[in-house]
Amino acid sequence: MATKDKGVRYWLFKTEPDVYSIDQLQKEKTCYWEGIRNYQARNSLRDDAKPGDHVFIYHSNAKTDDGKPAIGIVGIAEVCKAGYPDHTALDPKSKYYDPKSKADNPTWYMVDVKFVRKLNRLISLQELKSNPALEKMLVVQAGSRLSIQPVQSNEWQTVLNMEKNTPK
DNA sequence: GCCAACGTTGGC
DNA sequence: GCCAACGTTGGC
Repeated sequence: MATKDKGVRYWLFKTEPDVYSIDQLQKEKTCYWEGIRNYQARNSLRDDAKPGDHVFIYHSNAKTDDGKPAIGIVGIAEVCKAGYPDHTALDPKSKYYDPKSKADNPTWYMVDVKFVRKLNRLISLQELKSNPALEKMLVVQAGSRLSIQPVQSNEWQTVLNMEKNTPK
């Protein structure tokens, strides 16, 4: 199924800005999206994410410098390399090391992404939740812990339209 | 810091 | 294969 699908896909990648932020991605321009250790997310990276796919970068567990919540979508990236084995799983010195993953049969996969742009403003989780058009979006679901989420094209467009508005 | 929701592990 | 215990995620 995955290989027959044409056209660009949309994703939402979560990151904790204390670990890796949109600003770091902007500085580095491209990066490995490493350390995904969840099977469902792994399947998306290994099987479905393709170069050219659009990605919302989402900051979880995020606060501003003065301690206010800053959880939400902060920018846009693009997949620039399709799924390949996550070598950090094979490195005993890495905090993402997984002794069960083997070089000849890797458990975990990553993709490369490149920076596209920061959004003009944070689209907060609260704001996403308050938009009825996004009620099916995975990130607003209670208890949604998936760190690599597919996004529907209409959801993608809705968020971009929200960027133009002043937040309530 | 709390804790609910979720995923994984391991005994049986 | 069930399910209790445990660890993690992530909003609040």
